[in-house]
Amino acid sequence: MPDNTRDKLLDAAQDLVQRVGANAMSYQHLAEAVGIRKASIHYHFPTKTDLLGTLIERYHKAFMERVSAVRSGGGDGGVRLRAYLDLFSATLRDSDGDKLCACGMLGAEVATLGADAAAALHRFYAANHRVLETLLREGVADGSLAVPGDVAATARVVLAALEGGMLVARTGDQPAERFAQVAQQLLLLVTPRG
Amino acid sequence: MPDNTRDKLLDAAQDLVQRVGANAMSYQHLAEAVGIRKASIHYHFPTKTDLLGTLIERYHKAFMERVSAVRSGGGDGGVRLRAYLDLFSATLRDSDGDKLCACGMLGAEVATLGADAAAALHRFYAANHRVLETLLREGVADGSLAVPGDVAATARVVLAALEGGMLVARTGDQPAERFAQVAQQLLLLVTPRG
DNA sequence: GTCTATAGCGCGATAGAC
DNA sequence: GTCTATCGCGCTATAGAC
Repeated sequence: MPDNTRDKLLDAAQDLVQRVGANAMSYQHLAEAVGIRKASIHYHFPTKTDLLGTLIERYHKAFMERVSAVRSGGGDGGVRLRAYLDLFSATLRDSDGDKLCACGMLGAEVATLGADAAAALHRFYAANHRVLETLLREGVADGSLAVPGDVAATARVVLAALEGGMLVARTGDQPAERFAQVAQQLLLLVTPRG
Repeated sequence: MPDNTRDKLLDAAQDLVQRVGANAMSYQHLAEAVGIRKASIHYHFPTKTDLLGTLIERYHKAFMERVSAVRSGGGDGGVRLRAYLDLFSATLRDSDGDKLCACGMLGAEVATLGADAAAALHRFYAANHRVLETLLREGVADGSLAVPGDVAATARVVLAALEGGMLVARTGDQPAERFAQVAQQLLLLVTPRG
């Protein structure tokens, strides 16, 4: 629980972005969540674009810290890929299926975001693509994974399936379970076949 | 080009939903696109929810007609799966990378949609899941595809990768080409390995 | 079916007191 | 840093004339 208003605002904004999106999130909602008046928000973030840009960068940084834990965790490539997929599963699981990846939501809304926020989004995806490509390559090297064709292209498929899997899962019943099934099958698709 | 106002409104609404989302689409935008005053829209669609519900159902129906063409087209399972994937590629390609699948966009915004629209969305995804499952099963039967584990789960992965692939591709350069690469690699992942 | 006019509200943002 | 007050705008939706 953060004690400074700025972090509380970012927390509330992230929660709302993940649930309803940036376009459905207002300063009024943030003010109510944090317990200050909406005009006060402008002291911390002059414009909504400033807030969203900061939000994406904070989300990116926090996500990459969890990715670092996965990468330095034990196991072969397959085990670590599974741990990476679990980072995404956790979002749906911890929110009763109500939350998307913040960058997945903002990706849908990218046409209404400022140029800075859009560039920050692009960096988030590029970084995750690099991580996935490395994880896949390591798994292929140690024999725990098998990837036909291009590894970089496969990394894009996995990232796409993770972001899209959350999105699709949320439109039905039991989103967390559905998504877990997608992640499980995704892993199976890059597992060596006997 | 439709000649009745109602269809023109649905066309304009679909275009805006795919580019910027339902929350960023207003009656004013629709009025300007169609060339009538915004109050006149309420004659055709009393509320925005009515418009979105109708839009999803029309999109669903039109998409399934194209799916029928794919299913009754020639070729083995692999060829027909590729033709199905091309239905998604076409959206990005025909819009210079500006448009998402309408239901992908609305899936992100599902928390701000009415219950009827959310249910219609669910039906769109359920129908496409069934189509994909059948295509995969036929491909496995004729030997053109190879799916490890559960076919239904694989169908979910493919659908997720298609929706997520469009979303992620749009945040970078050359979205159409990026998405085509994802679709291509997705196909390779369910192709029998020599 | 489409229009003008308007109600009623929520939005992001600013000014200036404290 | 947070407040009150307010601006100007855009939104969905309605009423009633034509």
